[in-house]
Amino acid sequence: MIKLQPVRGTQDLIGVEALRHRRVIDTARRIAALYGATEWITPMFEATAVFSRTLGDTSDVVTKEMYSFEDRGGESITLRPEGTAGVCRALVTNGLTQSLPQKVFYAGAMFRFERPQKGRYRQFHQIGLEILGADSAVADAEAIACGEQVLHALGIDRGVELNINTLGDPESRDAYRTALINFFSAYVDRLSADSKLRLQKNPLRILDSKDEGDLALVARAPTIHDYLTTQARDFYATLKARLVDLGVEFVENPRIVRGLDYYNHSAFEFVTTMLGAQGTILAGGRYDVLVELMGGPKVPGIGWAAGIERLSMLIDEPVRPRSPVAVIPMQDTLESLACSVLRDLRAVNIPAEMAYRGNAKRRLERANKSEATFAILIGADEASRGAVALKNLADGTQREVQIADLPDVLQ
RNA sequence: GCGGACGUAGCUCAGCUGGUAGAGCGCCAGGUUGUGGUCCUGGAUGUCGUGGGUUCGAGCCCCAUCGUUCGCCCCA
Repeated sequence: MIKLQPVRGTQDLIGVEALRHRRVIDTARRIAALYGATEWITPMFEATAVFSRTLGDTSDVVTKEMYSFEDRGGESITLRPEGTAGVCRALVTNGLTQSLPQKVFYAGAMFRFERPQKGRYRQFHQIGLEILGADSAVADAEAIACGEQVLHALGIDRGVELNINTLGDPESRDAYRTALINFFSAYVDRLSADSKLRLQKNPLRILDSKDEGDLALVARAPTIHDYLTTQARDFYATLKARLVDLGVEFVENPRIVRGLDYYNHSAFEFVTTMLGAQGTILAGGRYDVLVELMGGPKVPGIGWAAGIERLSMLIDEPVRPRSPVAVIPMQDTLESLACSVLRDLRAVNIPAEMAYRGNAKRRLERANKSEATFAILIGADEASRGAVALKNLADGTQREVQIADLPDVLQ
């Protein structure tokens, strides 16, 4: 006997869980359309290079956390760990760099080989928005406004805060990086073990350490704002002004950073306190050199992504669609008539179903459990008059209705 | 990759200091012929996550393993 178990970090979405999932996607797609975005559906796997080129060698993300394998043709394939790279690849391979800007919405499964945690799975799902080919800060503001509106439409407002920051342009970033290294190097002995490593590999990451000792130092560390070039400063100022114009409330948080070098200028995160350590529910930033890194032309981009599993945990229970009318033949010989009734109802968009097993009592029990509001009892007596018994399952009343009148009565 | 907690019927859980398993809900069948939700009666549930070990004997102790969960790391 094979042990039937879902693969670690995967889950089945059944019933109300599937409804929640669906609602997040449908809502996000609808809101994204308000901003002019259209949906792209790109493959769930890509040539490994699509992801690895942009990630560089510094992070062990590539080697340890991607689902990469050789396919039967010997090509290195990777299950997409995020959505942006695939969208950028699609932009290039479809020649859409000739018709910029492009505003893209996507939703789908992503795969990362990580230790599962609350709201964190190995196959997880994201919604995302990308605006490609726009180098104006207005695009950043619009992307953020869109994210905010999605959260709002989902009813996730309470306890959610938008944090924004700028990473500057590459020049600003390099200067700041050097300044940080200088600052923290003077206090190496007071840094946590993790942050000592970060100081070597990725000094910016010290800024969002959770260690208390680190936090005390970080509070006194220089912020990027002292190292911004004029252009970077202007860009950030414009972003904030446009956010105000769009009615988006935000908090400036100089500790927001990104792990990878292709990010520049705007970085933002919507954070909640209601999900423990996994508090970031929607995050994004500007990536002006990503497409180029992948081997494409220079196309600036700004976008965000959000984990559907986390959003699902925060939304109210979706309203269930109305349960189908239960059609119940009282004897096997009336099954034929029942089928024609089912057909008539469905033809006018009235959900209707017939239980396949059991006697009338059993079928009525099932109808009740399915939360159907009506049952159509098909009996020989009524059938001889071209009618059926229509039972209201909520109050128990029952009356005879002509079969031809059913669609109108149930509409 | 690191640390803590947990894993008993479909679900939520109980099981005293080791003596071969229980409750509630759900499920199934009845309470007479074509009628649910309430009520009554009866019934089935399980190699106690899995594999080893200790013991006369383990759900309970030990080890391993798989999984869940909460953190750390990472976070594209």
